[in-house]
Amino acid sequence: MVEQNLDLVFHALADPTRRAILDRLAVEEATVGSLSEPFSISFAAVSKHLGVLERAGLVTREARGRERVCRIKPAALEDARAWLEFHERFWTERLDALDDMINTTFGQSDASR
Amino acid sequence: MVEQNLDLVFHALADPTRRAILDRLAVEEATVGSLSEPFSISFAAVSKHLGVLERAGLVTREARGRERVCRIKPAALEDARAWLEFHERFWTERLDALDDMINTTFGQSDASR
DNA sequence: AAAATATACTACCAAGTGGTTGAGCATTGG
DNA sequence: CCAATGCTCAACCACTTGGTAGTATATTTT
Repeated sequence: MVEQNLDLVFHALADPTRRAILDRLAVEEATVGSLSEPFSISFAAVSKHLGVLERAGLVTREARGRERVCRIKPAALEDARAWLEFHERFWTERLDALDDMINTTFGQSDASR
Repeated sequence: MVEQNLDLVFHALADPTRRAILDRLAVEEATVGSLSEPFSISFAAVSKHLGVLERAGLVTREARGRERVCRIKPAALEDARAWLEFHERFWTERLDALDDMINTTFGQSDASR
């Protein structure tokens, strides 16, 4: 469940257009039309990108009259950031430990690795 | 450059098999063959996944005899983690500010947060 | 009521993805 | 030398993706 969420969030973030949309939405909420203006791609394409962001839980679209107002949902980033932060630290510690082992136990070849 | 790197890293992380490979490599370096054992997919498929991880700079493959030893490169996570961390904080602050504005404009002016 | 606007929805297309299988290339071992 | 091993590469398949264009629908404006 969390795993699948990570799939969606990481995938949503792996596109520069979508990251740009998120950056824009961080500054101000915006309608789909005003969001698509800065981009050279079509209106429908932006709407699709918003669908991806919405499925990942990063954005909400709310109907206001004939417009759809898009807002950012930072909470969805939490899982992804937590995953990255933990793993980066964990991996780095592991590599450091390996490094130490290699350096300090050169005469003692007992290390199973 | 950095932007494109983010594309590659986020894309590489958006797959559970690849994240599992990374987790495994965090514990110990491993050959392609031993890496593919726990998975039900084919040898070649794992090799492809390793290609994706390698292009993203998350993993190195080094020839040792007829084997390829895979190691993790935590440094590549740094950009992605930094991006996420900054944006999460930035977005949250923005939303908090918006929230405050709404509260002070329409609600009673006691600072209850 | 009619026209214009903002958006979604439905094909459709080219390119990419994750998967398979089989061939091919080094390296190791008999 | 020959056979097995470890791996990559190329071709192929089904599915997804990012893009387009056209149509439909709900809302606002005239």
